[in-house]
Amino acid sequence: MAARSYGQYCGITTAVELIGERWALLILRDLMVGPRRYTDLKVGLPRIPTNILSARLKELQEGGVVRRAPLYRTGLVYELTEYGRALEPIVLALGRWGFQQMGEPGPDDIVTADSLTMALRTAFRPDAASSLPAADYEVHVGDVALRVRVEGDALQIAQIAPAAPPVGGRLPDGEPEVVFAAGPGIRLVISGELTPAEAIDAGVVHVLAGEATLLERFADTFHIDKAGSAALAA
Amino acid sequence: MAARSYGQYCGITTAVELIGERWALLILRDLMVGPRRYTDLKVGLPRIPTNILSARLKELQEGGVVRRAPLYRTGLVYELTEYGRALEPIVLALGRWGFQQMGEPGPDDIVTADSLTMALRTAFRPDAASSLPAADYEVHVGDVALRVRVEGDALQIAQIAPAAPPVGGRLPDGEPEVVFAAGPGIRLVISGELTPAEAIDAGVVHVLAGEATLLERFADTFHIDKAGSAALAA
DNA sequence: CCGGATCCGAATCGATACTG
DNA sequence: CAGTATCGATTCGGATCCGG
Repeated sequence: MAARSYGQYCGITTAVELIGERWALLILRDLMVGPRRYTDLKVGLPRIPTNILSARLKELQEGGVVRRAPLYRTGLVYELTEYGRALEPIVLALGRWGFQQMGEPGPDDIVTADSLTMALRTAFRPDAASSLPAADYEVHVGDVALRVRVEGDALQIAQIAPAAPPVGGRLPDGEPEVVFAAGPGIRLVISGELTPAEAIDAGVVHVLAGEATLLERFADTFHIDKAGSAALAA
Repeated sequence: MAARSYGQYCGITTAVELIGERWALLILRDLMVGPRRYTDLKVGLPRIPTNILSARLKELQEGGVVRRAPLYRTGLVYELTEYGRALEPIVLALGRWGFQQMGEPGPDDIVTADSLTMALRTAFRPDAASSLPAADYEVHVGDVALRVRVEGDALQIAQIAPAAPPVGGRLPDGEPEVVFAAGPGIRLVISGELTPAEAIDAGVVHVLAGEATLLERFADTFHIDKAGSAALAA
């Protein structure tokens, strides 16, 4: 394992040695949504070989980033340590940065519940949200469905489908104010290249129920602009 | 190269595909100090195989993170694009995060001019600095020597030794107010585990010239505390 | 010296199968 | 559910070589 060392005494190097291996940051991305079982991670990262998943989880535990915890009577989840949670603003900022270079999805690219949850978190603008009324959305992308509630500067996301993990967030009471389905083109709404109205016209977004005008509020609340990658909230 | 794709349509995934390969982030770290020639990078990353350095530079160019630029009449430097520079606050935050898990250096670990420059940038606290008088330090670690000037909330670092790169920062005029040499234990001063006075007593820091009391100001200006990884300045 | 390209053994990764 | 085991495919590391 010393063979993977970069041979430099430096904080950046240390960080890369801790979380720079292939797949590690994506495992952490999913754990930032909540504690996950081994199998949850495997489902959320369909292309990861299981031996790699095992190896990464072991390394991340040794690095103090991830911890195993019991779930119910028998059962087991992986969760971030406090040190691991400190990575969250960094990963969110990285997501904003990467967002700008996203093109069209490849033919085999998928969107998972956890990746979409984190994508919404990267795009969330607390400042904008706090000056807007509370809102309650239901978002569908592919077969992923999320319940997204914004209140003041707080964002709460619960996974409706596919089958929510046992430790997922609790569903808000009541009905969403708007339900909409989107394809990859939702990216253009987040980036501001399309207004919600244009996105509906272009067939990128379909309103399934509720008030279409609420999409304006959604677009104001979730937005990543060109310079957006620099800001990193604590 | 599509084989390296993670198969997910997500900003974080895109970011990791752009800069997540082995050595990539360390190349970027050095480029954040300034434009560098191929050979500068090779010297600053002694353990990188040259074919990997070539491959990474090519990939980073394709990703729009790095660009080649002419230097003088004949000659060539690699430099960050604007998009690549947007990574800087993220890399600095990552350095703060990794700093906390740094232990003692391994027997073959080295400190380079660029890694030390970036380490000081990660530890720099503009808020603290702006309420302190300006200061002019000369820092030696191993055979690396840096001239470090703090004025208000601005930090300027020039590399004195080893031989400054052709495009390095300009040396400030005048004499440094204090010259000191440090070993790896300087980390304990940055983390606050040792006061400068204790560090001098412990032989971790040697004052070669000037006022030893200025090290107090240095320790106030350059500091990473346990919760420090969260804050990310633009 | 600069800026790589080439070659090859070692280590890692990916895909699949299998197990307590 | 939570992983190991195996094995071919890739990538990495180390060294050498080469054209300007």
